[in-house]
Amino acid sequence: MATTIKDIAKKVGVNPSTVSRVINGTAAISEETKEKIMAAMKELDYHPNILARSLVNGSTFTIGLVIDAGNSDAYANTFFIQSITAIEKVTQQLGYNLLITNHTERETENAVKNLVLEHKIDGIILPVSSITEDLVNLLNANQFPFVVMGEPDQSYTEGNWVDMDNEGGGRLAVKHLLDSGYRHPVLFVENKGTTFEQKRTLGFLKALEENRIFPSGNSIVENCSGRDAITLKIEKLLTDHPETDSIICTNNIMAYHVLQILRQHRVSVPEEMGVITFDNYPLAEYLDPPLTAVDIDTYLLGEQVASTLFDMIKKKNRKEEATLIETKIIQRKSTEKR
Amino acid sequence: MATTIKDIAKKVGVNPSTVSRVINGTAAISEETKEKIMAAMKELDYHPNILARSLVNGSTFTIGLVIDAGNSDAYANTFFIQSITAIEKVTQQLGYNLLITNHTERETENAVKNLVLEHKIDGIILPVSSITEDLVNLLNANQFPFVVMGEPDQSYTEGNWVDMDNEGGGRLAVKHLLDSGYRHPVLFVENKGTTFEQKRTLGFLKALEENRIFPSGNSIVENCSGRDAITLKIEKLLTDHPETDSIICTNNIMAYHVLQILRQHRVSVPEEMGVITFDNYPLAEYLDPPLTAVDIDTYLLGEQVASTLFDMIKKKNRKEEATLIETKIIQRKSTEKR
DNA sequence: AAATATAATGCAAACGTTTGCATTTAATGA
DNA sequence: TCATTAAATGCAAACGTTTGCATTATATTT
Repeated sequence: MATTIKDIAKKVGVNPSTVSRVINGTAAISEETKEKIMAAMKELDYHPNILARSLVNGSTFTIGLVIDAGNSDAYANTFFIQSITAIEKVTQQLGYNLLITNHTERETENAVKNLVLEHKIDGIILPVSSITEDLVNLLNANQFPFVVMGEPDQSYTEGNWVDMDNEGGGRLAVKHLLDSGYRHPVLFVENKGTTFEQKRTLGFLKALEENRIFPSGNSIVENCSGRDAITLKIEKLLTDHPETDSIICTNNIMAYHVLQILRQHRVSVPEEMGVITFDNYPLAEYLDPPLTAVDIDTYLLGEQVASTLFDMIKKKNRKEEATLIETKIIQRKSTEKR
Repeated sequence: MATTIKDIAKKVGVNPSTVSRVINGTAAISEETKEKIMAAMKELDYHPNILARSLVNGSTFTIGLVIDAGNSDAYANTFFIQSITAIEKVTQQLGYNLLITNHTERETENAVKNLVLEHKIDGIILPVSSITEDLVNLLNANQFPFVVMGEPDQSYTEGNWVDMDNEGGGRLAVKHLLDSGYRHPVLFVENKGTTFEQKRTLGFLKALEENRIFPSGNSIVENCSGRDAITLKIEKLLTDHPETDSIICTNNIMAYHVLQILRQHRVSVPEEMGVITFDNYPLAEYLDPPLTAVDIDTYLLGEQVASTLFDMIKKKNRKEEATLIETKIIQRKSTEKR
């Protein structure tokens, strides 16, 4: 059996409560006994039993994190693990532990409910993809601290979410292309109806307007998913709008295809056509040419999420404003028009 | 306050212990009271307090997982998250939860010790990179269940580890090339001294021997890291050993470089040179040409790791043999000699 | 020196379960 | 009908902490 507070109390000849008090520094204890107790703790290699402690003060010093590895694309995971790392770091620094639960079709809601109702965690971080109105209601009813990763399209979560600034990212992509000497950018989208794509599109359009760019046709090319579809789009673009000199892709796979298709069509990148993508996936720098990307600091995002949660846990108050993480350009060869 | 066992005992007019017994099915209870109790639990929305339960029976129904997101390369993370997903699935199915801790330079050892000694977890999964002799000794001394992901090069962990079959993978790569009509494979290695590279090399050499292939020179090209180094290696290879018709790369980045360099040198893949890589990183299929890879089922690996741990937790016995996860070939165009 | 304030520690209940043992109730056997 | 057994439930301690209140020892004030 492991050493308990009683063991060391007995050894020193003192009451368990005294030991507890020196551990927590929660009352004045004479230097003398304090030292004796510390010595005994060392000698008997004492480690507090968190369970017992949690039971009495109702806090487990553990937070939950739901991850969505199943249905999101494999690429996002690379990012996500950086966020996890950051979340874990903050968590550990504050003396907490991190419990993870995978988001699965049916079970997430129950799993989360159990974690909450069985008192296993003090707070929870959820990806947008895993929240439901029921769940949010439950959490709110219990005044349970939670923060959402990604911007919810519903209104039932106010304030407590953190996301990358997709609109700003769209703006930034345009700005970078203009700064690099391109004049006629188009945006390739998949039209999946995802919030982030809509925001990126919005930023793109606003930036065009702000810079007084009025394209001859529609500057947004829709349904760019799959190699064949993209090939057709590009061919049409080259013939119908030969003035086009740069392409912004809303995701990486799209960008890889674009690069290959342009090479096949002997359109040189970055001279004749600049290409920039969202999300700085790991291999972007090894492509030919290396791809410029609009990136976010996923580590920072994780830090923000975690500290938002801990603010709520500590101060017991909701945040009023959401947090947006700024994007930045990772400049590589694919936009070096010069 | 949440409902407790006492609340429902009071409501039904029965002793708390009776309620506990129907929850756990640990004694004969009359149908009548059982029903009443169940009804009351429903009505009052009862959820057991895990902390209290854990405190008495000394089990937390939580296992730990150390992840090594910091110093390993970003690419490995994509794999790792699949393993995590699998581990989490097994964990959840058995009614356990998963606690994660990031591996950091100095702190891992202490973090793990605390988790163990403070009774937060019932068992732990560790990547090879995070184990130290001290830690293993501690775990063994406490008879604490643990399993290692990856093969330790030291001897202090016997049996309780799971890894991919790197040697088998090396063999498999050669076999695949021969089956595809190639005759003179060479192996590109980085020489980082990692166990997995050594094993892959070993498998490669054994396969050559088994197939009675006796290359004119050394069939292993060392120090293939960085684009420039690889360029030189390839040029030398093309002049000194023009019979070479296929290259096996021990990692992905290397393979991307090889592909680009071969294109620059107008060596056609797969016709004049087959290329195969270890680890099926996400973008391999979008490369030009798509890259054949020796892959492992990382999900399966996770499952194996988790179930090995739970075997230990349940049966309290160490395993005697390590587990190797078989590799398989993901056939793509880069080795279609035809 | 007595009275009072302060510092240091002890006592016991509480957190929500589980469980060995004791007790009650019902069923069975002679 | 009484003794015996089995089934159902109650009692209370235990798990290892924390904490409000009570008590003792020490220091300060008058």
